[in-house]
Amino acid sequence: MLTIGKLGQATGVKVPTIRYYEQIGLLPETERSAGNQRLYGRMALDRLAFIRHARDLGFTLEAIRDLLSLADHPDRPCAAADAIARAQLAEVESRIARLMALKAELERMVVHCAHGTIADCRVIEVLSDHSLCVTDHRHPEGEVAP
Amino acid sequence: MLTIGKLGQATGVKVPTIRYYEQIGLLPETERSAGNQRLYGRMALDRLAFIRHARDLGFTLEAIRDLLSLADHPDRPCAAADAIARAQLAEVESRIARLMALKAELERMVVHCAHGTIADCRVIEVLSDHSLCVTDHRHPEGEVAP
DNA sequence: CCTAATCTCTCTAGCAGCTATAGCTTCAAG
DNA sequence: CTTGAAGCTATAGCTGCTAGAGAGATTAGG
Repeated sequence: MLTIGKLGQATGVKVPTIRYYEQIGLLPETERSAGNQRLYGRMALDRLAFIRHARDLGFTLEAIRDLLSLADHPDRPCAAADAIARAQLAEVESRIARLMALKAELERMVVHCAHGTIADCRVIEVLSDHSLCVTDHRHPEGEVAP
Repeated sequence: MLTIGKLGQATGVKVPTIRYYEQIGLLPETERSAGNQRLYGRMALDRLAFIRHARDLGFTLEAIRDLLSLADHPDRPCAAADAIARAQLAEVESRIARLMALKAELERMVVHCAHGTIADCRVIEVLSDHSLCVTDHRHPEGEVAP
């Protein structure tokens, strides 16, 4: 049996985060020691490692909730899991595309900076005037398509 | 003179967001009509367009605050503005690198999905076992290097 | 066995960057 | 003059944590 601290070390998840996951119902409530401290077994470790891994891959907690409930039903078809992963892939691809446009624009900005005064700084100038941009980089980075 | 709604339309910034920017001091308090409604002139429009554009390029509000104060002093050297833009560029580049790794992993997941049941779904399997991954994709996406 | 150091507990509040709601007032068109 | 849209303030909520306070539990050393 692991204490919350050991579990955190084993999975690379911080202790308050584990408690947070329990609070939002992503991890089930676990048994407690005589002194009310959480104790975790192998299943909890696996589940938390799953969550951690999915978070690392950029899945939202909502998506992870769905994936976990799928993982709990091995007999069901995996189409739903596949769909979630595909949606995440699409999301990642669109973020990459957007970030590439930003990168191009930022590179243009810094390359053209003459290192003089603000008055003729390309960085400030471009920010002041969108028409100086060559790429389409509207919509903030974190945004999800509507 | 523009009302807040017209300003929002002109810049593509939502009305509550404009009020929020004023609240956090990114936009100065503006004049009001006899009936206490905000009225904006050309300068406010330019400033908000600047903010919007910088947000689109992924700058944080803190960075934008700095850029705005630089833009307000055209006589100063532009090294600081250049540094902010370069930092943003570096940030964007590292995000792209991370997202590429995620994309590769997600693609492997969905490509190998046999469309059977969850029990042998590659998606669930990979999430359950990090050692099945080929790329290094630790650290969540939004993270800033320490 | 006692103490000190280190966990762990709960609870609350905070971060970015908005967005939404409630309940009101003001304004412009007809 | 009335109606409906647009504006006002204030507060709370969103995601995914993180930090802090103040208390109790556990463990290692003496």
